[in-house]
Amino acid sequence: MTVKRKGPKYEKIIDAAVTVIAKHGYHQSQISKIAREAGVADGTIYLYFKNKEDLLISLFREKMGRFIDTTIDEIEQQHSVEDKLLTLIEMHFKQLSVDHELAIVTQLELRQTNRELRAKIGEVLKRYLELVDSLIYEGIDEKVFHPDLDIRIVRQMIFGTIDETTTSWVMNDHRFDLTALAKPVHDLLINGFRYRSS
Amino acid sequence: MTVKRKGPKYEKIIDAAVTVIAKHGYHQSQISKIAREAGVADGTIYLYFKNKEDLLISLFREKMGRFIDTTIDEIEQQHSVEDKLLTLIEMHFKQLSVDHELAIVTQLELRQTNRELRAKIGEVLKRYLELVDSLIYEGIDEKVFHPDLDIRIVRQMIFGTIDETTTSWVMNDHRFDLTALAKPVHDLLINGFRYRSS
Amino acid sequence: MTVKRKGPKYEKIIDAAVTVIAKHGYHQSQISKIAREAGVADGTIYLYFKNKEDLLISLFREKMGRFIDTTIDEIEQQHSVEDKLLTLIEMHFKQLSVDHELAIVTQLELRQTNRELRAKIGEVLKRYLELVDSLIYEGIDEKVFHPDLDIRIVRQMIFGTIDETTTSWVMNDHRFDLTALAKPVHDLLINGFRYRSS
Amino acid sequence: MTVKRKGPKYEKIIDAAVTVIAKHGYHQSQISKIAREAGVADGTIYLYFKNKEDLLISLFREKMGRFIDTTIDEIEQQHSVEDKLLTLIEMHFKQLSVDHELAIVTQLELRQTNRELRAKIGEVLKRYLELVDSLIYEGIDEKVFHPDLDIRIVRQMIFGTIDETTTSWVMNDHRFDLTALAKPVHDLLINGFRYRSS
DNA sequence: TATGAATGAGTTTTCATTCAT
DNA sequence: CATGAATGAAAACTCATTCAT
Repeated sequence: MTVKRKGPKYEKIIDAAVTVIAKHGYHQSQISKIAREAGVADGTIYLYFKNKEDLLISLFREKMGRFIDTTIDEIEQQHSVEDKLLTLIEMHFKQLSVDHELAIVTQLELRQTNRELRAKIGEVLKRYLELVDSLIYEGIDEKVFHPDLDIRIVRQMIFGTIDETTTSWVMNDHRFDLTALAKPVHDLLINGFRYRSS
Repeated sequence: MTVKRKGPKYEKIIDAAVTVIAKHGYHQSQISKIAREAGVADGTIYLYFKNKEDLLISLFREKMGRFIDTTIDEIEQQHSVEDKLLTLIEMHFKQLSVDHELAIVTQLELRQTNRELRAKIGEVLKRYLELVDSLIYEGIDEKVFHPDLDIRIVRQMIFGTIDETTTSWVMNDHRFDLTALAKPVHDLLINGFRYRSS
Repeated sequence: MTVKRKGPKYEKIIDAAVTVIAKHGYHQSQISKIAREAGVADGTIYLYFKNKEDLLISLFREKMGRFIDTTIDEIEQQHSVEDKLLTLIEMHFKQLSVDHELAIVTQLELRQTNRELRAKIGEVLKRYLELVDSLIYEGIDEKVFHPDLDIRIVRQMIFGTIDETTTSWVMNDHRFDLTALAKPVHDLLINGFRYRSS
Repeated sequence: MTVKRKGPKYEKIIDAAVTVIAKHGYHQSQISKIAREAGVADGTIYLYFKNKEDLLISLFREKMGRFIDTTIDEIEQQHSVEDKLLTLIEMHFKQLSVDHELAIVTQLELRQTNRELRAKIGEVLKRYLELVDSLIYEGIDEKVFHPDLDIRIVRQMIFGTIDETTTSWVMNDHRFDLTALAKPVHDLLINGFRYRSS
């Protein structure tokens, strides 16, 4: 009835799910395939997760939770808001760069889920977007960012750009160096692409 | 064996698909439901489309083709590259604003499809991204945009921002005025969000 | 969504279900087995029945409906209430005697279903029990049956006796002649088993 | 390998099974649920019972054995065969009246089992039916019952009537007083429902 | 051209039972 | 004696596609 959310198998199953989904695609990732990859029986998955959807949400929550925690840790070590934003972008690119499987899963496969599941994924993302918002507020307070900014739009520009760039990297089979794009992306976001001759 | 890509039923089926998918969601849009909405028999759909995937791609191609054509027409009436970019954004927002069903389908539902289908959708989008690219080149040529820009990144920033904003509007049940965001988005893209006191 | 309740396959599937259930038992009567027996595909069953439970209820309703109709027709040709009761018992025994498969299904297998399904079966049986009741009332009116009878108890005695006898016959692999028991059962119900010497 | 059929946990598990089955129904009475109700581990049940079927049969055997023993004890204190039959009916109704859970289990839930299990239940019932038979023989010997009775039919009438009445009482949520029906049922069985004016 | 009845492959989840501790 | 984590077999149902009419 209730499920265990701890133990070595819990982690093992989530990692197996990432591997299988990255390799075979979301719609070809049957429970039995994930179980085989994890080295457990099909039924064992249901000792740790309520159902398949619960496994997918847990996957996203675990991975994204750690993702955000690490990002926050790094940002706190920066002083200027510009450096903080740069760190956010760098961490985003870096963390997905070192885990191609996870990148495939979050950028492509997990978006194929139904509205309901994506709504729950959206809740997890909320914390990340709030982090972005806090940076924007800080930039405005410190008079680094324009005081009249529409927070929502800025947030969508930052997230939309980072996300689109990452997806593009994944769809190009991780062929180029994603982390190298952090600086130019950061510069473009802050300064726009207008040519200022002076 | 081969299918007809013309005739009044061809259009009727595509429009029925948009309506059904917008209303019931991608995974609840069975061929039989679309056929009923279109007022034809299930089998008739296969006279006009090779299979379900072909119907979805055709849907996207037809709708997006018109979308891009109209956008290009409007852009050509502008002279400065800044106005052209503003027109691109305005047209994007405007065309989805007037067709809520289409917006739901392109922003949410059609993204739940498998990798293969999305690759084909990507091909259709290519023309749009090339249009964006041409604007960037033009801006650089005219010394309005910075000469050292990484075209790819700028393209992703423009498209990512527009797309994220539109998706956000759809997920908020079209509650706010999307077209009103064209100007601030345009301004942010070109000038960034840095505060220039002078 | 909605199902067809007519056509030759409708009957064929119901008869196949009776055969399969009688032969393999309720819990070994998978849809695929019934479909094979009926000479149709698994999916075809779902064109005629909402789900497996609906098939079982329909089976009982069709068979029992005909059973009751025939019984009523015969009873109406009798004049005295005693003959009517005898006819009821005779028809009950006769109709199950000629259809061993149906007898197995109604007496043994269909009783293994869950409470919900049996509640619906109970509704079908209601008509039969009301028929029994009407005979009791008639007997009392005509002063053939005792005026102080508790209708409910008498009904349970009649039905319980007939049902228990039939079940016993089925569990004995239909070895004895069930129809021959109609008269003695009828006599016992009406006169009891007291010895009246005079 | 072999199981223990004694000890406090043996009783506790059987009682837990009765409670769980009465409350949740046969098909929702998993071993784990029964174990929890009994306050033991799932595996412990297999120290006392060979398997789930063995538990159910043991349940029926224990409860029915006591039921029959008590009934025989009471009957032996009666002298006339009519009083003995009345006592049989009274004891049947009384013992199930005071244990609603057991009544639900024996009248409704345990009948949902497969043919095999019910065959074994039938064996347990045999002793009860033999008791009924002995009363019938006694009645005939003492010239209280008719000498030409077909024992088997009479037995089925007695048991069928009692059983049908009890089931009806359970399905009516024990709303009426079952024990009050012993006398009228007894009277009807012996005298039938014919009206004898004199 | 158009129909729509028929097909049948494919997957999540439950739960009795085991056995290492 | 007792535990409870792990096992893995088994089945109802959906729906894209076909094809005889």
